[in-house]
Amino acid sequence: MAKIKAAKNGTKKDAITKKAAALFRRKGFASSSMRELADSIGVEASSLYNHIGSKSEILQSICFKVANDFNMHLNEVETISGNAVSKLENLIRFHIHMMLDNYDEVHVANHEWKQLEEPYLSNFLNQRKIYEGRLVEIINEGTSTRELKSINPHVAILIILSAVRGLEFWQRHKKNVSIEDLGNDMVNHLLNGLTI
Amino acid sequence: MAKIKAAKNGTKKDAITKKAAALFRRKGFASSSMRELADSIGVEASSLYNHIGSKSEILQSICFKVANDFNMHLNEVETISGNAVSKLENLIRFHIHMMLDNYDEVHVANHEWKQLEEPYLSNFLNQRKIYEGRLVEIINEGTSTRELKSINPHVAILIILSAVRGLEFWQRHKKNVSIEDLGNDMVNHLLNGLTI
DNA sequence: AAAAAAAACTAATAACCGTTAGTTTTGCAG
DNA sequence: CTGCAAAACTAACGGTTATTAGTTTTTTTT
Repeated sequence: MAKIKAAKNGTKKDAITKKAAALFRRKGFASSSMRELADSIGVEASSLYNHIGSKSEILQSICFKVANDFNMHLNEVETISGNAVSKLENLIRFHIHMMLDNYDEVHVANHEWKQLEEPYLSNFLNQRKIYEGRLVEIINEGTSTRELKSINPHVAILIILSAVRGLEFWQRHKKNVSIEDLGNDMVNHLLNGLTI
Repeated sequence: MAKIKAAKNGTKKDAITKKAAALFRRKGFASSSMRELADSIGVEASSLYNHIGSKSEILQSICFKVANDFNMHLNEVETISGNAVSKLENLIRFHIHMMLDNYDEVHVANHEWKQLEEPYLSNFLNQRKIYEGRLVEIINEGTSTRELKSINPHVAILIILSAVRGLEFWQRHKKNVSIEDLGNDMVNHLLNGLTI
């Protein structure tokens, strides 16, 4: 009769959610069964229901935790710093850190949000739309102060967000490059371009 | 007793695969049932098995068709054109076209390849690794001729590939921007950067 | 028109799914 | 040590899944 181990400063629900993020990231939400999740914890599937409400609820926890982290950081960026370029640089580096430090959760939020049920699906999509809108505003700010080229701001944030999301494929070569170098290269490429 | 309609120059299997790509894109492979697929065609689920071998086989068809299209185009690019920058521009524009013209198939290949069974999974990943390696070689070529900055070539192609993949989220605003403008903006941002 | 082949159908299978009910075990407070 | 609550267990539920077998209908070929 195994037991679910909670990390310190964390509930057993948190421990389940963490294991679930790893499983959902590897196999996808729909292809992961509660029995598999229970196995990876060392417990029977029905035991999970002493701590969580449903399989869906786990996905919701993961997705909205990630969304919240990004929103909180954007709040800080908007109040604290100065010009648009430094804001963008700050954001790019934060996205890189989130991707590397919370790999499973960010990956699941990016890929499995489609499996959310209403009204959570609409809520999630709405939050992301608002987040992107705030980033577009930073781009517009930068073009009006002539820091940035006159470019379609939606295309610009699409490129930036997609590029940092692409870090989910980075694992393979991460041996050779430090996180600082990675951040520098990405900021440099995304802001200054590839050509000389 | 409805019938499966094949497009001209196409088999009934192709027609099923096309409908499957649309369904898998909307709901994900694992969350799509053969009964749903059959419904969307107007036929019973068991009837599909007169034309296809299995659900997995459909996913294989989609993924490897897309991979093959990209490989074929890269073959052309490597033989025909001149400097590295024009090759990259050519590739970026092709990726944009593929994404917008074969939206469902490219989306499924990008998102659902994880659900491939062995040995198809390994085969697919290997093909993608080789494809990326050839792109890295183009970047290296560009830096050695001093067309491009000295940058980690893996980071560069990660950014470029991720940015074009991000076009799957483009649908929403595509009303305002022509495909040529979109291509120009992306090529300009990815090659020349965002800052003035 | 008859025969053959292709492609649809109905019905069923065994496996697996999330989840619940009821029971037993565990760990802690008195 | 006793009692109680938390959390584990076993067993089962109704539902869905991909797929198969066997049959009937439709289309093509002779």
